[in-house]
Amino acid sequence: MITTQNKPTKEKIIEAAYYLVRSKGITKMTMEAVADKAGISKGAVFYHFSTKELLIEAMVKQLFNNFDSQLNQEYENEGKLGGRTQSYLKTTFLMHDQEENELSVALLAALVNNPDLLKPAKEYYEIWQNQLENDQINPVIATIVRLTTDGLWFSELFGLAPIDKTLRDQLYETLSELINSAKK
Amino acid sequence: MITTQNKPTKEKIIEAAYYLVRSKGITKMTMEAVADKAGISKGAVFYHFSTKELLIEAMVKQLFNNFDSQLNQEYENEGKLGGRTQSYLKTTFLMHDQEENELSVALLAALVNNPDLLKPAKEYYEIWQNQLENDQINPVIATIVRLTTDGLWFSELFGLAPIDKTLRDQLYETLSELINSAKK
DNA sequence: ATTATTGTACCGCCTGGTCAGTATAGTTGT
DNA sequence: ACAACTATACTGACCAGGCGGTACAATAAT
Repeated sequence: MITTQNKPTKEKIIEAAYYLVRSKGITKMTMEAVADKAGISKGAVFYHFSTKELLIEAMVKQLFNNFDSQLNQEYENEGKLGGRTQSYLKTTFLMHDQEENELSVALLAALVNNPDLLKPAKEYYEIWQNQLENDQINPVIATIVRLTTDGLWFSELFGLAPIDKTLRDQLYETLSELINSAKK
Repeated sequence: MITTQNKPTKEKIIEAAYYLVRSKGITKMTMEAVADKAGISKGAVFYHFSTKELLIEAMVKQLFNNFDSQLNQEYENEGKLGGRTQSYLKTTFLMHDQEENELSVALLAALVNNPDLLKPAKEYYEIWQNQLENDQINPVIATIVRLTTDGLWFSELFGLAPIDKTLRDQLYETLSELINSAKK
């Protein structure tokens, strides 16, 4: 009851925060700027997130929850040997096609403000890595798949020789084949 | 007077800056803290780097120059088909074994303060990616190698399920084999 | 009326950057 | 030889602006 009432404003705040980090850079994500972008006052922002760290924590958690559930959803349609690896590959590539990479944006915001905020992210990653290493295929191949997609993020996050669409499509296919050929 | 290792002040400043970012986080890399760590006054720091951006620029440039020359040095002993890819793989893995990953640390410091400071990094990356795509082997494989090692950085930078030594060694071998099997 | 939410005004701290001046070593003029 | 001057390296005190956070009044919701 209370939670449903809180939702809209809280989400507006989080969205505003994303927008700022993505378009203006992390340093411009001030609580006042967030308030302006969300169309409310600074006091209201602090009412919902009594500290900046709590806001960032919410950003990180939200995104990782989304990603994880999308991962699991994909997995159910997949199953079988190398299924989790296939899901990971598919989900990350899907994510990339849609808009900006909000995950790394949130990670960055967290890292800059307080590395402890990365904790939920770390926990998820441990789970994923574990799943990949026990996916009934060669764990080294599974790890290559994970790291390649992470590297894709990295390159886009920093804008360091980002991979264009055609090469990315080829990447997807080659990695997918790699998974299939690694089935025992 | 025996040659007392009296490093130039500029280097001491840069080293102090690295230390701070690496151990305390980016936010703690203030010009005052750098001065303290370097054992000089704040004014002295600004004497050598009239702005914080210039200091960070120096950090980024130095590291990328080092990396690039190490890359080329490795390449000379290598040559052949897929030589550049092999060099890239080797150099990054060597880098990882020694100390912390200062490259990404510098990148982060740059990104946080002013994305323009990434320019030299971008230029190098464009060159590298270009070399990899024209290495007389399947460019997709070459790119996978690059992105996997970048992903390795990423995971260490954020501490997200970093890869342990044994798996990393296996990664190296598998990637190396992948390069060889991609020779035409 | 009571509670939940939001606006306004403000505070204290930190940070990048400035500035006037100092110390020292080398150079020049006489 | 000696004073005057210059260049380089550095100090320490200071400032203006921005930021997270607070206090409290005002309004909206139940």
